[in-house]
Amino acid sequence: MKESIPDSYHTGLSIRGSQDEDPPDPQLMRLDNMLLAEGVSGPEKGGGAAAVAAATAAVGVGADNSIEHSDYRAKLSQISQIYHTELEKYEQACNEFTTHVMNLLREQSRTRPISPKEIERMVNIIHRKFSSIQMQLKQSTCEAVMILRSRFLDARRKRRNFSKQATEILNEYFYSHLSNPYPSEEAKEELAKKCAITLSQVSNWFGNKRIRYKKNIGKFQEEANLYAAKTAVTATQAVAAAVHNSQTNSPATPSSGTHERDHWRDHRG
DNA sequence: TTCGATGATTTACG
DNA sequence: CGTAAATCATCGAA
Repeated sequence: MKESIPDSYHTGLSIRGSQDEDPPDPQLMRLDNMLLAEGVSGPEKGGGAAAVAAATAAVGVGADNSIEHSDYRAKLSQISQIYHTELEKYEQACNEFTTHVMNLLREQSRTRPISPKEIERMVNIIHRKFSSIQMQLKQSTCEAVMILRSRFLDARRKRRNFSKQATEILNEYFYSHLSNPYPSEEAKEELAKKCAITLSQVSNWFGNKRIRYKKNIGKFQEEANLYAAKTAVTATQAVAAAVHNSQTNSPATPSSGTHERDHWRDHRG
């Protein structure tokens, strides 16, 4: 069961359709402002995708997770698209209905005198009705945006697995310093920067990695050999480059010698 | 839905 | 403070 945010769009029209129309309507203004600020609505054309991106950037501000960003952006864009589609539909329907009514009135005018005033009144009523519908659409969209926003905000509290590349970098460091996998503060910062995660995340990762590696070395041997081989390649290349006179000495197999007997029992600061 | 992997948090130690 | 160890909470794949 995946619950997205499909509901609360084109839903019923029975939420109050009266009492709020002509006056400055602070409520409507608020909705409009929010939709505008969020990138939905706005200078129409193109669905305001750029505006969506800008709003997303404004929301995401301090975060460093680009995955959630794109997620949020995609959903917001979807909302925006639906909003514009519906809005256009309503407008079209309004026009069609208006012309239809006009035609009816015109036909009736042959058997009954109809004043321009009456026609105008009719059109006004129709427009009012549709504008009220549009406001409901705005409200629904606003609601959806708020739901999305709240979900985005508290989604940041939830755990996110690191990217494949990040774990790659971390593992590379870990296994190439297997004899003493305690990166210094600077090294941590470097890793954090490379992996696009925070310093404490790096510390957490190494803490978890150390304890879990030690707890079940067998489970990690494959991984260890993999990264050992990986670094061995670069190391071999470096050596080969330095020693431009290779030896006929066959280097003992990639040595599955992953036997660090004493597992960093003590550490120094 | 289950279950292992995994990031985060808590607790205890020096 | 940083860390070890246990534990929690979520993810992601079978």
